[in-house]
Amino acid sequence: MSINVVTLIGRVGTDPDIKYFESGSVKCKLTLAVNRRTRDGEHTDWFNLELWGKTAEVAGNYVRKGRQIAIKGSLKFDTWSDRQTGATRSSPVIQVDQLDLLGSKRDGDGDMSDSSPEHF
Amino acid sequence: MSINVVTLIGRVGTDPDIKYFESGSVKCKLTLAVNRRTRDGEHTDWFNLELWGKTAEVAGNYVRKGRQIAIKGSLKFDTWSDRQTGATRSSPVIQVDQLDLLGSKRDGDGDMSDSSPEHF
Amino acid sequence: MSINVVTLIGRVGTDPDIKYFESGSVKCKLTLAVNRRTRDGEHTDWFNLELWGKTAEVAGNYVRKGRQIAIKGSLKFDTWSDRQTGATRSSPVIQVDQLDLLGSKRDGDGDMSDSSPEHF
Amino acid sequence: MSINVVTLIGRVGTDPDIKYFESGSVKCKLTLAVNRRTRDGEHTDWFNLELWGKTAEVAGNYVRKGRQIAIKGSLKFDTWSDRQTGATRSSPVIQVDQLDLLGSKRDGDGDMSDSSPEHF
DNA sequence: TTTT
DNA sequence: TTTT
Repeated sequence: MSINVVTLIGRVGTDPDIKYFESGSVKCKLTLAVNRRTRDGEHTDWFNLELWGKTAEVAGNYVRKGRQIAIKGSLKFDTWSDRQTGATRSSPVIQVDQLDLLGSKRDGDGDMSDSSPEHF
Repeated sequence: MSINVVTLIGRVGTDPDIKYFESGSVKCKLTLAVNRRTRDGEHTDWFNLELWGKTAEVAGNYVRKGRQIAIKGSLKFDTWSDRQTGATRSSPVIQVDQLDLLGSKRDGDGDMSDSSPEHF
Repeated sequence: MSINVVTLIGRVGTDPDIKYFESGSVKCKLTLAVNRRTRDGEHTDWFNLELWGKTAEVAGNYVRKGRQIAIKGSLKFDTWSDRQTGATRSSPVIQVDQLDLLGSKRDGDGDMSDSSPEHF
Repeated sequence: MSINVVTLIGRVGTDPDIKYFESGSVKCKLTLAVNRRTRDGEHTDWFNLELWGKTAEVAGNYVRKGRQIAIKGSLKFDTWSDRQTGATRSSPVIQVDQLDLLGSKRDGDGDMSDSSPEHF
């Protein structure tokens, strides 16, 4: 309803987690490492991203751990009840509505043990 | 270091919390209510904002509970050790670098007991 | 295709210009005054906004000259051939995909000769 | 003074144009190609970027024709008097305050005659 | 904890 | 004038 815009560039922390619902909708979850400069040097913030539909499918097909991406989306909180304490807890999530694939996977993947080829 | 841009418009939840450090720096904390449309209607996300220096002082002088503001900043996580469990916990914070005061205070302030006049 | 995000807050320069197409689509044109700080003081940049569909209709119903709004969109260039010289000319346009109505019209309208009432 | 945020990702059209002023300040001009999807396919918008100071120097050192970059800045208009007609003309410029170098130079540089190595 |  |  109100302006809520987030733009981030970073590297993906793990291969995407895709889920197909019976309704036909598709959801993809990613984690994104974004570097920030602090007084003491550099720090990495990890963000949880959520993608739906066509954007989720593109992520599932082309995004892999280490890949550099840019996203546009909005910031929200997922809330739930803690099973043990019953307390309400929340976690920030970036709802992604645009995904840009940057550079090549090779640039960013330090884990070369994963030698699966890419097919673009 | 990397692109990390957040733009939000919302209403402030409480009067600003200002802290003056011995070093001369000023810090202001605010909470911001931002409305989001969901499938079931409307939902409010609450964000923690952090402002420093000149921007903090402007907030301290002109922002009050209920006021509509726009901000530009970046999203980071504050992390700390939980005193009880020792576990690392984190909380998202918007580091604000620009603040826009919107509308007039009267538009947003339901608490008319504070009848001090404004001079903009 | 690529990330192209613009967020602006400003005041509308004239009443919106709405056009209904035979196809059923709706287009709205607006000009927006955005203040910028320069070395010599303050300067106003005027932007041309283009809105379509539901967003255009909201603008047509609620936006008037002087109203403060926030928009999210992307920046593009309209290009055309100059009739006289045949040269290609271009003009920047903000393609708006989200519109936020801020404050009230009264706050911003210096032209009180337009006394048409508002119906919100 | 007011919120005016632009985020763009694209490829640089020519090598950067750097100018050192006697005052010690540095200015860099770039053109950026940003792809946009239209009804008929894909279209490229060309933006003029202006960078100052440290950011200008980074661009001068690391940005070359073809390189993919991301920028954060604000949109303004440069205005001047047309020498022939005396009419006021204006041209949109992106005032850049953050620059992100994406991918590697090799990804974007078609001109391999410049074989100087990079040391990032 | 804010608003419409 | 850049790229895929």
